[in-house]
Amino acid sequence: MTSVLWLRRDLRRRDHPALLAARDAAGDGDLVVAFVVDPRLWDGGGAVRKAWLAANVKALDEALDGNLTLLHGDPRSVVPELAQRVSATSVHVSRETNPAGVRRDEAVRDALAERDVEWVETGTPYAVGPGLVVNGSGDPYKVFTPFSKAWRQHGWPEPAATPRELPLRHARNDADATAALDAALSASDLPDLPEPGEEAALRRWRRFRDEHLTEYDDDRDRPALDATSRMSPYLKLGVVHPRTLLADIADERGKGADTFRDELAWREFYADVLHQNPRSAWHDLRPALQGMRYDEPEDAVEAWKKGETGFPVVDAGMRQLLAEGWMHNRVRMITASFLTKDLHVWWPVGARHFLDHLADGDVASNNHGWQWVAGTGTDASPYFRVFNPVTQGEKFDPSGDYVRRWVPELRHLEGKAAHEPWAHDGGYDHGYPQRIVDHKEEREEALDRYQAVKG
DNA sequence: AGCGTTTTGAG
DNA sequence: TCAAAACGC
Repeated sequence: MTSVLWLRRDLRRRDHPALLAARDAAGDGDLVVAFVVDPRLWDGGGAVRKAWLAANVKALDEALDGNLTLLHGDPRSVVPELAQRVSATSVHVSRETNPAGVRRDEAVRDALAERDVEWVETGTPYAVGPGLVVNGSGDPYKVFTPFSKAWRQHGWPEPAATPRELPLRHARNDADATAALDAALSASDLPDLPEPGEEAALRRWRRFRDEHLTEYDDDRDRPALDATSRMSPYLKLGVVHPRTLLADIADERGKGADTFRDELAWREFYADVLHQNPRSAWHDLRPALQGMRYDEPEDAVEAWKKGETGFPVVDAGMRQLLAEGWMHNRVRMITASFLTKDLHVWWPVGARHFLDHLADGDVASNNHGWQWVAGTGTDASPYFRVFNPVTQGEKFDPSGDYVRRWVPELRHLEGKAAHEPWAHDGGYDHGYPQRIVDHKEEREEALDRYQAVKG
């Protein structure tokens, strides 16, 4: 008897419940671990996401001593074909959250059923998992704070033990799949991505835990310090499991650890929100701003994407995004506020750009984060909360180091001066662009438009 | 997880 | 007089 474990996006080697369950189901038989490159999805994906995924697939293959089977094609046909080729009785898969992924899973499950191959959903890339945190009446939460309380109350399993030995069998790779991964890794204009793979993720994690966790509460909002965990790209692909991180700091009682757990809870909250409201991926979750008037200012959006708005902290963030495939969370909020409130652009435009360039790009976290800023989400910031890009910059990057790191044209300005080139002699001497809008005016315009739809 | 303005109250 | 608190968007 042989089991196929289809990992797809879940690229963990160890502490993987699905892996252990599949091993147990295989009994004396072999395990075949497979990853499917689905050209229909692959061709539509952004270059950054593809490269990051490809790098981690390769890292997993290496960790499995070359035993990862790469498939290329429509999962509805290639998975049943592989199952038949290796005489599999079951396919084990980590549960999907994204509604589009759930629909694809269902199609594959049906195709397998025709061949009497069992579809087993095991594990989830969340500590608890979407749909499982509910109130006394069995309803999902709509507000973060009660959700996070119930989430902690709910608890989660310990990470699964590292399997000492896996009875792995290597099935032949599909040449097209290998070629697709190689092509993704050699794309031009790729950002400097983090080191792929579980070992690299855990090294980064331990550094964060030892050097930054206790001060996380204060330092996480300071983009110049790089005091955040940077686990998001790994969590996105399941390279590390949140239960591994939670178990590692289970005895930490400090404020820093509590705040870090809260950040993981936000990720689970948004996955839950998407699970309950599949449409909210690309549509306003709440009708609060129905009828809101939006603009489509092509040149301004282009300047925003390139980091040439003339607002230092906004430009620093947008350039970090292009350079690293990652942006500090505080700066994500500032840049998102700028697009939605200063340029009056509908949030999905920004969410799409972020998804195209973030290695950690995740529909649930990214798009609900955008809805939080835009004021249309569950537990969203009220629309009238308009970030002032200058005071935000001065407050959270008081040294100006973050701005100077990403905006070379402002390196000649010392300290806070980097946030206000217009207020200093020679501020524009090195080619930094003028501000593309007047923040005070656009803030009032945003509030006026809000007033018009309120009621 | 805001901002900008007005009001309040200690000194 | 001025910083903190309150308030409305």
